[in-house]
Amino acid sequence: MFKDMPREMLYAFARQNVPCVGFNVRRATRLVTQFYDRALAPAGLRSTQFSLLNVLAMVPALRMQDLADILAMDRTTLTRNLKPLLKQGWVKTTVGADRRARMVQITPGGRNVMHGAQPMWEEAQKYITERLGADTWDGVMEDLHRLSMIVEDASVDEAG
Amino acid sequence: MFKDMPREMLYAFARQNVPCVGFNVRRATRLVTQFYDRALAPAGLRSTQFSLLNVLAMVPALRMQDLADILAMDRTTLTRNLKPLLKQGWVKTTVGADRRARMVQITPGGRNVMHGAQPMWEEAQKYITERLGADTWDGVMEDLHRLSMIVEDASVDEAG
DNA sequence: CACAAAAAAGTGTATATACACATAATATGT
DNA sequence: ACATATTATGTGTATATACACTTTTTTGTG
Repeated sequence: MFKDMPREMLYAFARQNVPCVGFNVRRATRLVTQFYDRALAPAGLRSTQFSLLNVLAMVPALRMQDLADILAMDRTTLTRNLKPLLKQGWVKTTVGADRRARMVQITPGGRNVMHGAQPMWEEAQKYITERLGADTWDGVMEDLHRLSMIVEDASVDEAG
Repeated sequence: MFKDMPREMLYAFARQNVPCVGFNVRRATRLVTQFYDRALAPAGLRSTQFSLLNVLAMVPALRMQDLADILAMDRTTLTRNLKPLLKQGWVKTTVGADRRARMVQITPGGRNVMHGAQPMWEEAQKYITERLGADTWDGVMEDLHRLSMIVEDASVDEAG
């Protein structure tokens, strides 16, 4: 049935028939992540790892939970995501003033590999923004953030 | 440092400092998926599983690769994602006319659990679209698809 | 101060994701 | 028809994701 159907019709099928917000953002994310992962592969980094290093490069040190909040990522997911970076020596953790807390920090080696990946990231980013148009991308960013705030407000509603 | 910082400032921090397309779509997807997962939990379904069943409910049977294309999902990821659904008896696979191919099909039990989850999905979907505004959501859908096509064209460029 | 409540983080388990490699079946060129 | 290339799928491995539960430390209250 779909065997000889051109790619665009598969897109159309999915778009026209699955109106779910979640389905569509997940689908787009899979494609975008694959795209960045391929671009960053020569630098030995995955998309998530590159993002993590970028955030950590902006601050002196962050508590696990604060970093998780910035990333809108479950705390325990962050623990697992840090594992390969710790193994490579690209980040390190130290015990905080509050000895329950662990502070996460980028290492010189982490900055190094991050800078090495920068050109690949820039090329990938440029590829997208050029084709999307700067105005459109600004709009998408804005919309994604509105969407994010809506669903996080929802979880606050539930909890409170 | 971030301990007493209000949530909106964390958003602002991430948004203003991490312009990466991939970072932002992944971040939004985490939040949206968490939202739908919570909504669908009473029905015993995850977001991905609900989407899978929905697509399968629209067609008589699909080859693995065609289904993977519709979902923009790696073929091997689909294999793993089908596993819990097969275990529950919500989908089944049969050998195709081409005996290399496996055809995937939703079962009556699968339709059942899908229909059971429908009200939860509708509520979650409505929560988002109402707050986002129908026009905005249409725009987001459109933009996500443009984004998707851009990055998939890129992978076709590479391969060809 | 003693002790219960709360907070910060890790672990066990299950699903989600994709690449490299392997296997089986079909298509193709001579 | 047969050898070879191609196609469809599965497996091994590694990372990404989050919930339930546990452990350690701090906070709050008498």
